[in-house]
Amino acid sequence: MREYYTITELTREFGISTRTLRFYEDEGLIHPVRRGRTRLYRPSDRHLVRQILRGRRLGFSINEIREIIQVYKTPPGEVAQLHLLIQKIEEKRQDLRQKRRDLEDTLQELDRAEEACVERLAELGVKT
Amino acid sequence: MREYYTITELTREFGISTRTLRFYEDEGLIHPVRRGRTRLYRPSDRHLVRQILRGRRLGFSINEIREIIQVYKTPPGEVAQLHLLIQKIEEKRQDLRQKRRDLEDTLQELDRAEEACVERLAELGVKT
DNA sequence: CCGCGAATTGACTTTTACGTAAATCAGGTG
DNA sequence: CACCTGATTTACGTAAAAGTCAATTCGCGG
Repeated sequence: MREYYTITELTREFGISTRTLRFYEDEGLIHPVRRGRTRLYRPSDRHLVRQILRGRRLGFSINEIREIIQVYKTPPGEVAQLHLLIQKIEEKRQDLRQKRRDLEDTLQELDRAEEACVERLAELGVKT
Repeated sequence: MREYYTITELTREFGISTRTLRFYEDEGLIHPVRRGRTRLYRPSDRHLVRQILRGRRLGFSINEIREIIQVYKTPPGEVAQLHLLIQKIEEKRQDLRQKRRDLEDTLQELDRAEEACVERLAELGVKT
């Protein structure tokens, strides 16, 4: 496990631009340390980026991603806050479950569409 | 099964605005029929809207949704086109499978976060 | 036949998530 | 030191996906 990654290392690894990483920092999603003015990303920062990009691929907005990230952080000490956090987690879970339903439905429709194609090919006398 | 829905019926059913429906029409995603200048949505249009919104929730862009919708249509007659379509379907499936991985990973992280909360509550002597 | 609310059209605005360009700076190398 | 490469900052630009507003215009209920 390396101690630090440079910004360009991460851009290459994740296929994103430096602008994007700085943007996420401006948005308070990541907080790389500095050596001089240069950003250094720790493994934990790198992991955060991975989580951010997962959220992005799932169609979450920056604000939604921010909320999801916040629940990953070490839980607060106060009981009330902990209950709030658990509630928030359940919310996000519902959201993801909806997406999962959407996903499965779409996959099924794709299956049906492919079947139709295969049938049509069969009609045309093409061996699959 | 009703024959036609008005635009406001659909906005209420799906919780979207008329502007959104008109936008999807401008983008060529749906083609409601007209009585005079008034739009009338058939059940098939309604189903298309449902599919569009599923795509939207999954973070697909309008263009991506357009592509997905196109594969649902009755398959073309030419063999070459059919093979192209099948290829396209496989592409979309890959995309959805990636999203599914992202989704499951995120759900797992949420589980871990919740566990941490519950543990923390236990430490504080709160019964769950 | 007339009025009024629902629908349409078109133009402009907004928000999000970055892209892009220009100027500056830091640091390692010959 | 002069140079070059990479990083940073600042500021403006922009594409996508609608929202909003104003000006019509149907169409049907009385």
